Amino acid sequence: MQEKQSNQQILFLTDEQLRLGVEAMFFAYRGFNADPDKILEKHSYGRAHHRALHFINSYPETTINHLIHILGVTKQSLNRVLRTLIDDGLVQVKIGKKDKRERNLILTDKGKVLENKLSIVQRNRMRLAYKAAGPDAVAGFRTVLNYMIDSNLNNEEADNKNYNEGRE
Amino acid sequence: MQEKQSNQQILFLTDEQLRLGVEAMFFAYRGFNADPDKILEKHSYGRAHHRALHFINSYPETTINHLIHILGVTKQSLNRVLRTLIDDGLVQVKIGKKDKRERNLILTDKGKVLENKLSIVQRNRMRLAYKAAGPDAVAGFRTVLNYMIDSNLNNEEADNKNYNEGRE
DNA sequence: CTTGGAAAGTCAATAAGACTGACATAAGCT
DNA sequence: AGCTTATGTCAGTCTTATTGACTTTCCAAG
Repeated sequence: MQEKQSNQQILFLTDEQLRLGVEAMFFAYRGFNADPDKILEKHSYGRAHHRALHFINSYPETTINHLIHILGVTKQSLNRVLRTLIDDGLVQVKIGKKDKRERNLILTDKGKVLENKLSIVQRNRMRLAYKAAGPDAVAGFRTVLNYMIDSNLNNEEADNKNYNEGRE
Repeated sequence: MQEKQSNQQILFLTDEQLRLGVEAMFFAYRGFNADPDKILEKHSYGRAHHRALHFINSYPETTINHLIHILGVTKQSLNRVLRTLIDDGLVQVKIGKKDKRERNLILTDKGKVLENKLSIVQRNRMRLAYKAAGPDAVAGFRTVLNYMIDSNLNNEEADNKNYNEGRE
């Protein structure tokens, strides 16, 4: 399964290597989501719900705006997803303490249960991959991923992302 | 930007490390598609078109069925995408030589031009990430990705994927 | 040569998840 | 008081996917 390459220093940037990398990324991303998708389907949720649950879990008390930025979606898109999560009792909304216009989002116990179920299967696949590949490979994996991230898109600062408002 | 970790052998499988890996995967996949998406938008195409172009380029003379398997979509979904690519003169369809029921798909010159444009920007980001990370990191990256791929989903053999027909 | 099944094409209906545009409300800021 | 920000929501559209059903063509086994 591993490309044995002599002359790594020289050869690792050929177009063919890059093409394989592109494909691997595509397939890996699918594999990466396969297990959570199965669970989500049972609940009639999609990846959008998963992402919302994930980030609300990661950043408890986060605001709508923060989520919009991170997820890179519009207010309306997020709202539809969030609406169902709130109505289903997975997410609780609290009015901001400092700024009462803001809404702070947190997972309910029920929400935490589902988030955890999803995380477990997803992390499990990653854990197995990490284990099989070994610590050095993992370090390399993370390094490349970090360089691949588009800081213009995902950063909480430096955010050129479209808002629905505030543009002409 | 790099997580410096002492005791890598021990620590690299903590839940927090895995959680960060999950997030990195999400953001990296977005970055990975950001540049092609911009080009696609100009042509009113989506990622589905990109994937079709990519795999027809990778496997010239491929058949509809082969594509359906690789992409993991239904015949109808693929057809709609392929229809526009054919009508726009990016993909040429040839009747199979051995089996005349089959259609062999190849990119036209016009198709190759677009595929190449997309590949270049996508590979370019990958190239930069690879360059910045270095050969060892790249090897690790590829190793982890390969382990993350769900062989039940993407393999050309061993294919449990749903067909539209042939099931009750 | 007939028949069953495979490969492909297409029509229709549906769904998720995204988008834009528009408008409303509440609350903070100047 | 007036502008701006944060949020909510209605309506309409788009892309990509789905299932189901039906057809044409054609290979292959009997």
